[in-house]
Amino acid sequence: MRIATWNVNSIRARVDRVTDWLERADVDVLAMQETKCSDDQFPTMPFVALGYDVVHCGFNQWNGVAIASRVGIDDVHVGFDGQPTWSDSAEARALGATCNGVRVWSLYVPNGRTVDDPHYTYKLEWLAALRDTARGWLTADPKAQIALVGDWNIAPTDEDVWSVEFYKDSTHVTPPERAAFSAIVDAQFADVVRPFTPGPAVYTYWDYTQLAFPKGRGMRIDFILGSPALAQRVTHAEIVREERKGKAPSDHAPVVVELS
DNA sequence: ATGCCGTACCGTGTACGA
Repeated sequence: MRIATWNVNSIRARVDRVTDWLERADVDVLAMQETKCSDDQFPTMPFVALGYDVVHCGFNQWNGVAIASRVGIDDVHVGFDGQPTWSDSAEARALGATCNGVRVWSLYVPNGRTVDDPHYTYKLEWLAALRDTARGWLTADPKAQIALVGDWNIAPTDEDVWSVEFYKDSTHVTPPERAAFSAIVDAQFADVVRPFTPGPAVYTYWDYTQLAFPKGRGMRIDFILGSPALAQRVTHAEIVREERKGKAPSDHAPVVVELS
């Protein structure tokens, strides 16, 4: 079984690239982020034509998360318990579904914008709430197979950015953000991709501007975190840099994990 | 070749991204 996550940066602009990749990638479950559309706008048909069922959570042109699966989608949940709101509104940043026995959460962690912005505080609260809720899932069932996948908008170590100097005053690298990420790892959700994609200079995101991709100026911010029972099954993982190349790519690459 | 910012919105600019 192969599970992937991909920040697609608009599914309507990217549906051909995404489905073209699915045809080649032998992926059973694809979690998507930043679909940038409402539920009624999501292009479901191209996925159905390839044998995938799709669930989507999108309220407007911002955010948006989806899961496509060819191995079933059950117990769909929009948002996680205790998920913080932004300006008193729920945002489309978390979608959970059980696919062939694995609880998959497609997550789009708030960006934070700048360190002095209310959005940064929201980001930290969002991550703390996710940690608490996810920890509860494992307390209830220590053998649960859970995959927390998506765009975490955090570079956990200095090795995960092309230049520490470039990002020194930015979000994504601050100690509180890194602590929030570590807290989720400490809650027994391990980065199951890193052992198969060692650094340095291994990234999942490259800015569109200033030739960042060909110059190797990226960040590692997209992760697949697995519960102990899930991590035990991982046999391989990869970051598909090829999908950042060519015409009209997303600024993120897909990340794939293979389970026994 | 990895290639010079993108996407969405009732829009002729602004918000958001990281």
